[in-house]
Amino acid sequence: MLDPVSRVRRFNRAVTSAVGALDTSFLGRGRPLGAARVLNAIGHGRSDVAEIRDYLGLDSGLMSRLLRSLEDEGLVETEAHQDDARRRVATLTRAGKREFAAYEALSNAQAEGLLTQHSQRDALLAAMDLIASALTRERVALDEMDPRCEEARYCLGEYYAELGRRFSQGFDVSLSRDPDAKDMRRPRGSFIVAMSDTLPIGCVGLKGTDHGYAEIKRLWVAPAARGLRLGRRLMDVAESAARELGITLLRLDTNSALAEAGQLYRSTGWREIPRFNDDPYPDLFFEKRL
Amino acid sequence: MLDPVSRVRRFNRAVTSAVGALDTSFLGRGRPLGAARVLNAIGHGRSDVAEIRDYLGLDSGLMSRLLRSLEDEGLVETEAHQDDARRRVATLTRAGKREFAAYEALSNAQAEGLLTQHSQRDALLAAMDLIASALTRERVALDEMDPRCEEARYCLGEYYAELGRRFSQGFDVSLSRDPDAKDMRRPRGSFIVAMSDTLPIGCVGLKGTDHGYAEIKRLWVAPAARGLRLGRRLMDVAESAARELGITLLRLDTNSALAEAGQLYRSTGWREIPRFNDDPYPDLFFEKRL
DNA sequence: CCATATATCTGACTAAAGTCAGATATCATG
DNA sequence: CATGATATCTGACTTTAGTCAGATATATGG
Repeated sequence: MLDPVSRVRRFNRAVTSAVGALDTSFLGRGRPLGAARVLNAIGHGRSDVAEIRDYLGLDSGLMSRLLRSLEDEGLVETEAHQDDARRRVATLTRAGKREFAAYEALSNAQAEGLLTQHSQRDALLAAMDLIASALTRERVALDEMDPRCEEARYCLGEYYAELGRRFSQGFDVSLSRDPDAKDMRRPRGSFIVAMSDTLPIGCVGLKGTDHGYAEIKRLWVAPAARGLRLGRRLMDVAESAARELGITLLRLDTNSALAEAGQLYRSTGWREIPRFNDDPYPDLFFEKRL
Repeated sequence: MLDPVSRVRRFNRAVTSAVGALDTSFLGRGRPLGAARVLNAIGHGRSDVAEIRDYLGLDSGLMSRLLRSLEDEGLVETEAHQDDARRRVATLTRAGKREFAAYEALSNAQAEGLLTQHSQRDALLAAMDLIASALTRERVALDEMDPRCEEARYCLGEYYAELGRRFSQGFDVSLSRDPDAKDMRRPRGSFIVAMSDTLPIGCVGLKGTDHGYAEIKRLWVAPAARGLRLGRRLMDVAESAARELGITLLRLDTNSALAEAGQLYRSTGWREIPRFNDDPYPDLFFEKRL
């Protein structure tokens, strides 16, 4: 009853019935689930028929028929792909958009219902983030992004907030040597964001120069995604990017209050070196030759 | 992308595919899901056919046919109910028990797989407990139990552990006035455990006397179940039990470090009174007339 | 242009799930 | 013991999902 496996299975049961309830509410719109899923996939921006088929794991015959039924309802239109007339592209009609909005409203209502009945929203959301990250760990995408895009700024905001909590003296970005966004974009450097589905859960910056030297900055993993070895994966990608850019020497600074980070660096070939800058926050310095 | 509703929906998507994977592994045993569900319901102790039908939400015709197919496979036997020959009672044959064990093994393997790929098991389990409690809040059962049963002892153990964490001087049960189990059982008192599915998530003791006076002891709500107003519900049940037992005066002691508890008492008609015992831990004392 | 590969569609099929209207046996009650 | 209620079963049916073998149209590389 109280062993870990039982607890996981209790969670499974609880969640299965909640998920089933959402499916049932979808059926309330008078359309089989298969067709509703295709409609929603299109609504969420998947227009290529092959892509939808792949995403939903459908047989081509079944997919074709489901699309036809949505067309008969006047919710979807298909046309040949611009570059390849064998492929088809599906779009929602005006009525289709309304219907999609109705499904969205159902999903949102279910999500809100879950949240409003709980007086500790933040704890509940944190728990959901943690579990979603654990369940989708295989599908985390490490994408190079502009350090000024929304996802990157979200990560940096969370990173600064965490430093504020973990440094006894707090953390003020303006006192730190904030890297110029230009230095963390090709061709000088890089900025990598780890995305789990639609949620950014980690980042790392490679702040380059034009003479084969770069620094690793802003390595952050969301609390919900810790324990998944994401820090290591981010560092691997950053190092690959550095190699691609012809960088031969990498350095980074960190603080001994961030114990996990120090451990990660030490176990992945970084060597501790003396202080190489006068930033007030770091007290540990590392270097790695590529 | 980062608003609460999106985070809940990301969680839903992650969990839906995990749940689907378990269903698929169940299909691997060569039996449609409907029949597998019935077999598992029986294995988990639901023998009454009507009860299974209700639990799985099946039509009586469908249920009948699924049972028949399990009988044909030699996994299940049915017989008339002892007290009411219209009802049928299903039991697993020896082969049925083996087959059920195989399904259990699949479920356990899935649960273990989830745990072992995560290096922060405890955090993951705590998150699962929290979410399972939130999702099943409507189905929490507040049952009167013997204070020495497994569930009660689990609650008390967690309660003591939490006091140890929250009191700056720690907590040692032997220094506290540990109520005799006899005083928390009918006819003198009562002990109530909140069960969410198979997991105890809260408790409260009513330590009675034989002269219309009782004390509330050991009010505890699992961290995972906080925010669901369970403390209030436990207190309501304890008060009802007290009324049934003819108790007219209730008292309790608590510690100001347990702020939520103090707030709960104040908002539900309890009145602060001077110290009425010499237990070293409490520093706040309340009374309520019924 | 030809051969081959690819994307979708169509027709013919099966399996699973679910619905519904009785039939049958048993129970509770006056 | 007659009556109506209840639990299950049976037969006849529908819907949904999924499979599979071609048919059709288009793309690609020689």
